[in-house]
Amino acid sequence: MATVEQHAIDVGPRVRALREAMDLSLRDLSQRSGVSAPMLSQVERGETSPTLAVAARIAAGLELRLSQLLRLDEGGTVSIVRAADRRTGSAGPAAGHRSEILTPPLPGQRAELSRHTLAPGAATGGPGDPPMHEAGSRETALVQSGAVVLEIDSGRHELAVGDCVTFDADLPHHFENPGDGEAVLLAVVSAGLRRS
Amino acid sequence: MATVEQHAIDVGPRVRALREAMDLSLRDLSQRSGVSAPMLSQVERGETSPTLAVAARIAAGLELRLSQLLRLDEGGTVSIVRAADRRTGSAGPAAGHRSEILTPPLPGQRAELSRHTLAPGAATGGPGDPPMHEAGSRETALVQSGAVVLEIDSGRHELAVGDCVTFDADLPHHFENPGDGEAVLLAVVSAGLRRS
DNA sequence: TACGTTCGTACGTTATCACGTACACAGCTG
DNA sequence: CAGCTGTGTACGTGATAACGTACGAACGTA
Repeated sequence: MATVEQHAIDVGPRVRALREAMDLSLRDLSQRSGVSAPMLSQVERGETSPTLAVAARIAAGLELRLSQLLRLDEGGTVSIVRAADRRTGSAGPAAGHRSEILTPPLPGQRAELSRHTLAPGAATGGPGDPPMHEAGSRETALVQSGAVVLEIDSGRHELAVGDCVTFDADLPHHFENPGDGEAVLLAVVSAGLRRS
Repeated sequence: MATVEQHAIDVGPRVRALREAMDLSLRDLSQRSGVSAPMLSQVERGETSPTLAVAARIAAGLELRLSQLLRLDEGGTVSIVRAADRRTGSAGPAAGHRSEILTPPLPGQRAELSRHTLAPGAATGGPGDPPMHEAGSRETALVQSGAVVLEIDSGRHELAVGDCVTFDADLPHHFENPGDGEAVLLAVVSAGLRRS
């Protein structure tokens, strides 16, 4: 049984808004992107659905990546998660590792912020923990207190207080706390995918 | 003069990998997505460039958004920004507001993490400060210490320590520190665009 | 008013996207 | 071995994406 119901992919208004924000005419953008001006006009008005190839060229002409151009979902709301409303976090299966998600689980969310507390000797990524993230996701971690070690495919990295590390989150990795005191880690995972 | 250099948008291998990871045949995916099986085959082998409409249907059949499917650029590197290597941050034009970018300014970066320190009575968004962010970007802020007030289009929100707020960053907004002590704010801006 | 310039869009042609059908190959089942 | 079921791919046709050219409207200048 067919399951798909697709929202109409109307990049048109988006392209027009960006083009006008850059103060470009259709012919200007045509020259920059290599896509004919009439084509651009049709795309902007939603009269045609461009191929990925030309859509990518249009995006490039607007100085951004196609994936950025297509991110037009999500609604414009302000959502607040109160400190008081958060449970102290699941005392994860890996003993000595507590974590809490700070961002609300909204649809269209692109970045997830979480705080991790590691007891001395503890590590993230224990069995049952959020093991790793989906393909394409990227993680940034900031050491708030203590010292931790990042173990990842490419090697072992020691991090001190205030250090900030960015890496692809779709390959196996975990943090360890080799020190004597508790370590607190702030993690930003951007744009993970999701499977049912 | 034309400026565009476009990398070839080969979603093909990606689609195939995802489809096989889901253990679906071409006809299975065809049924789920509403795209014919031969078409899927051609797309996977890069023999044709699908339109945005069918690309979106393919993505939906794989249970993800098109923008997620297209995020195959950027290289897999680990980059570390040492606390010692960071300057104490620009003492911004708005007196009493210091900020520092924690993530390295790499191409293909999707989320930027920054820390803001607000003296009593100070506010972000002073003239000359990073005024607001590009269309489509989204911001998540976490109050690390002190209390702040978020002024935004939709109203005024008071935030205490540990509170976390998420909102669209492409409309005018700023934070104030109405308290007596210093306030520290951690901000994640995801997927801002860029103009030359 | 008349002219040159620029804007966005309507027209007609060609390239190719996307479909349905049909095929060659593999793995089972009787 | 014949017969079935599944895979992924080659073929031919209709739909349409993408191009180049050309038009009417809106602005500035003489």
